[in-house]
Amino acid sequence: MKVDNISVTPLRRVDVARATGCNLETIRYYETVGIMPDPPRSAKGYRCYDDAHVRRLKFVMRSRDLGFSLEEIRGLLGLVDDRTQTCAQVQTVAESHLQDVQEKIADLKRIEHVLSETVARCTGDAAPECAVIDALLEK
Amino acid sequence: MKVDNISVTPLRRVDVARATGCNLETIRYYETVGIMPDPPRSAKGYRCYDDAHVRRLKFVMRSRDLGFSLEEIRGLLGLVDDRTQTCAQVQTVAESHLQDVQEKIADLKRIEHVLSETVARCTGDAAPECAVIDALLEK
DNA sequence: CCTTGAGCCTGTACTTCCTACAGACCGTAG
DNA sequence: CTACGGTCTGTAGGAAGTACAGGCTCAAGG
Repeated sequence: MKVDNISVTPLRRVDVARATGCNLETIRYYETVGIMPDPPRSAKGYRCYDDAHVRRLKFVMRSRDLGFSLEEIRGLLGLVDDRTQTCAQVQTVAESHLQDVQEKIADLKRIEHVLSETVARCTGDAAPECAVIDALLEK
Repeated sequence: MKVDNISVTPLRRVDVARATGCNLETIRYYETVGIMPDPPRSAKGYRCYDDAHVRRLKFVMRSRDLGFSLEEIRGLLGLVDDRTQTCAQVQTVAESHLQDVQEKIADLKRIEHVLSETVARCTGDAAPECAVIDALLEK
């Protein structure tokens, strides 16, 4: 189907999955929990997605990947959806999210430090003594 | 109950919980999934723990804290239980996990950069235009 | 035109890692 | 003796998906 110059063939669920790398079923799941909007349906009830859906889903996936909960993502998406909010309100929410991220980085760095240190102490021998195990047992 | 010089009063579940900071129910859960061994029981069926249980549970909690899955911990515990295994095997598990952690840190730093930059570009006005929202929509 | 295969629909069950309760029982201190 | 805190089992719920079953639809190839 063509309108003038651009194609308006709607995207199917599998197209969205391929475009984003998201699991097919997860797309439906996000719909049921309100993270993704209910898409328009074809005459036969098929979901019809467009590029906006794909962009939104990519955003959700990146955020999940970085450890945001669906609840937090809902908050972030709220900023996008409700454009009547003031810039100041948005700034406040974004700043608090920034703080979360920075805390997460700090936590992970602590973990990284412990892990890399103990791994480095490993002899790698066939010996039954192991720095990693000792560290985990003693701490 | 005393034997010579040391107390052998068995630890109850709540004692183990307090000694480790682990949730009461989680202790039982770890038993059912085979992470913790079935402890000996009293005449009336009460679980009787000792210091070895506490140490093992601390190991598990610390590992969880460092982001190891229960499956990975099962592997690590297997190596602890069977000390005939090589140190190299432990090293392999820990190294692969370390890599995961480092990747996560890199991802978070990327998002931190973007977030802090866009927050800084915010005017803080009561305007409906906002650098943060624009960034979220375009990424 | 018919068949085939890929994709769609819904609903529900399973997964991981817990956490919380319900209902019944026990053990000790006051 | 009774109250309180602890134990037992089994089961339910929650977060964030993942997988499958049974049935429908659509487009392409023969």
